Amino acid sequence: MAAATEHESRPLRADAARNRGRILEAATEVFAQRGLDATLDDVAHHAGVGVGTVYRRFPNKEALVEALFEKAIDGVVGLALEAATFADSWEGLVWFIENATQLQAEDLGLRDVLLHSSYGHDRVARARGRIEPAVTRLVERAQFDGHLRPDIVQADFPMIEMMVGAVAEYTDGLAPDLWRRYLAIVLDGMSMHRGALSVLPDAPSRKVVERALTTGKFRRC
Amino acid sequence: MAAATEHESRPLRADAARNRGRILEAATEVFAQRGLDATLDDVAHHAGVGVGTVYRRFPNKEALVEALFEKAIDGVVGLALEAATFADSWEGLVWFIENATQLQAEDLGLRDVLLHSSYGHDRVARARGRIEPAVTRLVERAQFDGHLRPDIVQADFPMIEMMVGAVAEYTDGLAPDLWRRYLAIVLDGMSMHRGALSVLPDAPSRKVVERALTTGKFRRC
DNA sequence: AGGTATGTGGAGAAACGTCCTCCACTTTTT
DNA sequence: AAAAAGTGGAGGACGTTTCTCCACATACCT
Repeated sequence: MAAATEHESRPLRADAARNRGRILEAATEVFAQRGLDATLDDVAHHAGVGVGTVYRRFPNKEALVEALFEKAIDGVVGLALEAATFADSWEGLVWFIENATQLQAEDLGLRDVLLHSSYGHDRVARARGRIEPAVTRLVERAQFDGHLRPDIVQADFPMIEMMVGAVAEYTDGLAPDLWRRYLAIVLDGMSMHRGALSVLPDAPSRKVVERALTTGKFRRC
Repeated sequence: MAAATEHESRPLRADAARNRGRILEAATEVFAQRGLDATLDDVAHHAGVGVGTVYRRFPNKEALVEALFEKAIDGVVGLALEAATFADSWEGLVWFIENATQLQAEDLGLRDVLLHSSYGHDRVARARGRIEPAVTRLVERAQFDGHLRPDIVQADFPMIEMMVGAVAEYTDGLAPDLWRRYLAIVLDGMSMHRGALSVLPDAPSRKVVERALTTGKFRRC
């Protein structure tokens, strides 16, 4: 609850505290929408304060990012732990990967922290260390129960999250749920219940595909 | 065969022609390996010439990129047309998507042109216009033949290429064929032959996953 | 109300990276 | 040997991003 970067000094002045809150709020929004390459100037502007104010509160961008994404990263760990408690192992697995992907899809900043960023490496590594065993257990149970094909492995899950998350990244703002369609296809490919096809979410229109692949969130080049 | 940017002027001096060739060669390599955000300075250095020489031959980066990727883009069109001639519609579809993804996997520059770049938009759009009908026909045939699930649509193919290509992008240089595993899973999810599981290429080790997701080709942030 | 500690804004310095130009010099061609 | 063509790479122009600095504003205490 206490400020991450304000060790234990005297309390902030009222207006300063208010501004600090605004900054965090703005940062959450801006990073979620535009990813970690948004500028602290952007954040400051969005918060209605000057850049100087941001830098007074957080020594640099990394500090702000770490302060913000600590909770978000732990959220992913929480999903894995909760999924492990499901009675139906297949449902647990599906629930986990759907929700984990959704977090990334809703928050480009989180996706950046997890996949691209140099910030918060240790924290992410520790999170992965806690996620892995939970997922491994789920995978083994789901295979034992005859739900999950036996040639799938724990390590596939982060890859699939990344891969399906890429759809979300490209279609962000255009078709924000399209990734669910491709996740459904992938899950059908991993399932042992090969009789029934699951119902796929709506297909993209040609227009969405075209715009996703040409305009969509280039974010580089 | 004739130079794209040298309309019909007098022939180049022998050394100049040699250098032009070296530049194209170097550009192919550099862009394939590092994507379109490689610098023309990089290309020049790789070719063993000065930047000035590159700019004497190609008015700017875009011209060089277009000159380079014209053939590559047509290559994708060629795949689609060839796939349409397969006797077995499912095999044609699989062959197409495997090869199309491989082209992207082997050439980050091509992937950039197709997905991210502002360069060569028109050319790419025209290529898509020729690919689409061929794939649509394949999709319809494969569904008619009972190979492809009926809720799949032509527009899914570019998305899947992009998505699986993301795996290739992340694991490039680490596990350059890992994308085939995830493509296989996706194809199993799209197939109507739900009895037999296809044989998946080897799973990634934990180490590969970790490095792919943290180090791998950040290319931003 | 007045004095002091605290906080603010935002111009701009510093560092970096990319694209591209320019011209003294070299090499080829005639 | 003169003319024509080509070269290299320093550096200009531009853009972006991070972060600093300090005259000024605001809150808090007595």
